Amino acid sequence: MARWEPDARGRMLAAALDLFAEKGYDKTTAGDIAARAGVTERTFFRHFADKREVLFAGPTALDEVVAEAIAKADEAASPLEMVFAAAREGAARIAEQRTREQAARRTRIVQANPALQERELLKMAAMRSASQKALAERGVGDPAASLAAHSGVAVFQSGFDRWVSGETDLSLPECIDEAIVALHDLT
Amino acid sequence: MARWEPDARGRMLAAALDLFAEKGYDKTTAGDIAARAGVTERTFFRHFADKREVLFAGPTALDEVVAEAIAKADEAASPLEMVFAAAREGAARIAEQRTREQAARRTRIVQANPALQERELLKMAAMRSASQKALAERGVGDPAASLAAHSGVAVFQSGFDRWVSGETDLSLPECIDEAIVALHDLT
DNA sequence: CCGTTGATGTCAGTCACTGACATAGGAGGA
DNA sequence: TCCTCCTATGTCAGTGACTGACATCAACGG
Repeated sequence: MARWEPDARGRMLAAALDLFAEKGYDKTTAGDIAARAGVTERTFFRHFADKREVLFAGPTALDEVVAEAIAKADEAASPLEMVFAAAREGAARIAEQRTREQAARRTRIVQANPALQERELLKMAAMRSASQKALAERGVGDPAASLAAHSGVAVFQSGFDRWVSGETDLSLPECIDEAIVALHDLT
Repeated sequence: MARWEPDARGRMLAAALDLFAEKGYDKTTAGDIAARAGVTERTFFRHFADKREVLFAGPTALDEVVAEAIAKADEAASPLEMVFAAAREGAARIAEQRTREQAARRTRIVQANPALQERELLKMAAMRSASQKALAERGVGDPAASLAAHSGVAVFQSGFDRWVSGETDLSLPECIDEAIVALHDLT
C-alpha cells in the first residue's frame, strides 16, 4: 500500500476549482485547498509555483504548441499565415480539453480578479514570445515577427472571447477563422 | 511649520528607484523604501496600491490619452488609423516625460522580473481596453474594435522596444511610425 | 537485507498588505 | 481668538502567500 493517496496534484486541482466556485478566489487560502485535498500547504506550493498557477496548470503549454505549428508551417506561407495557423492549432488543443461551458466558468473567475488577469496576460505574452522566436527561426526578423506574433494573439483572443461569450454556436476554431477574416477586413 | 516634510510621494518614488538600482527589486522591501523616504511602511501602502505600482506611477494614465485621441480622431478615419493616431499620441506623452536612457533603465528593471512584466502587461491591456471602448463610441463594434485595439498596442510595443533598444537614433514617435509601416507591409 | 530516492510532513520565518484607532498640524468659521 | 473638522501620517496587531531546512518513510534496486 502506498504511503499516500495517489494523484495529489489532481486532487488539489479539483479542490481548488470547487473552492473558487464556492467562496471565490480571494476568500480561498492555499491552506484551504490543501486541506480539502488532504495534503499540507507546503505540498501545494511544491506542485504549484503560486496560488494563481493552479488555474493555469493545463496539461498543454500553449507556447510549445504554437512554436511547433510555426516550425512546421508551409514553406511558402507568409508570416501572418503562419501565426494564424498557430492560433488555429492552439485553439484546437483547447477545444479538445474542455467544453465551452468549462472554459466560460474559468474565464469568469479570471475576469473577476485582476491578479488572475495579469497571469493570463503573462501566458499570452509567453505565447507571443514563442511565436516571435519561432518566426525568427523561419527567417522572419523584427519588427515583422513581433507584429505578426501580436496579430496571432489578437485573433486568438478575439476568437476565444467570442466563443466563450455564448453569442454564437460556432466552434472555437471557427471563431478563430471568423476573427482572421475580420482582421483581414480591417485593412 | 508643517508637521511632516512635504512631497512624501516624490521621496518614496526616488527612494524606490535608487534602491531597485542598488539592490534589485526583489531584495528591496516596502519597509526599506519607506525608511529611506523617512515615512512608515503603512504610508507607502497608502500612496501605492502595492509594491510594483511604484514603478508604474507616472503622471500620465496612458489609457486616458489614447481614449481621448480616438475620441477626437478625424471623422473619416478608419479604425486602424484611429488607433495608430492614439499610439502616436501616447508615444508623444512618454517622450515628453523621460529620456530614452531613463526609459531603458526602467525597462531593464521590469524585464528582469516576471511580476513586474505582469503589471506592465496589465497596463497595456488597460490601454487596449480603453481603445476598444473609445472605438465602440465611434461606432466600431467587435471584433473590429478588439482587433484594431490589439494592432494599436502591437505597433506601440514594437516601436517602443525598438526605441529603447538603442539600435536607432529615431525618436519614439518615429519608431512608432516605422512599426506602422512594417505592419502595413505585413499584409 | 540494505542504501538510496522521492514525495510528503513539520516548523519557523520573512514579507506584502490590511483594518482599526490614535495624533496633531492647518484651514475655516463663529 | 478659539473651536472644530479635515487630512496625512503614525502605531500596532493580524492574515496570508511563499520559502528554506530538516525529518520521515514506503518503494525500489541491488
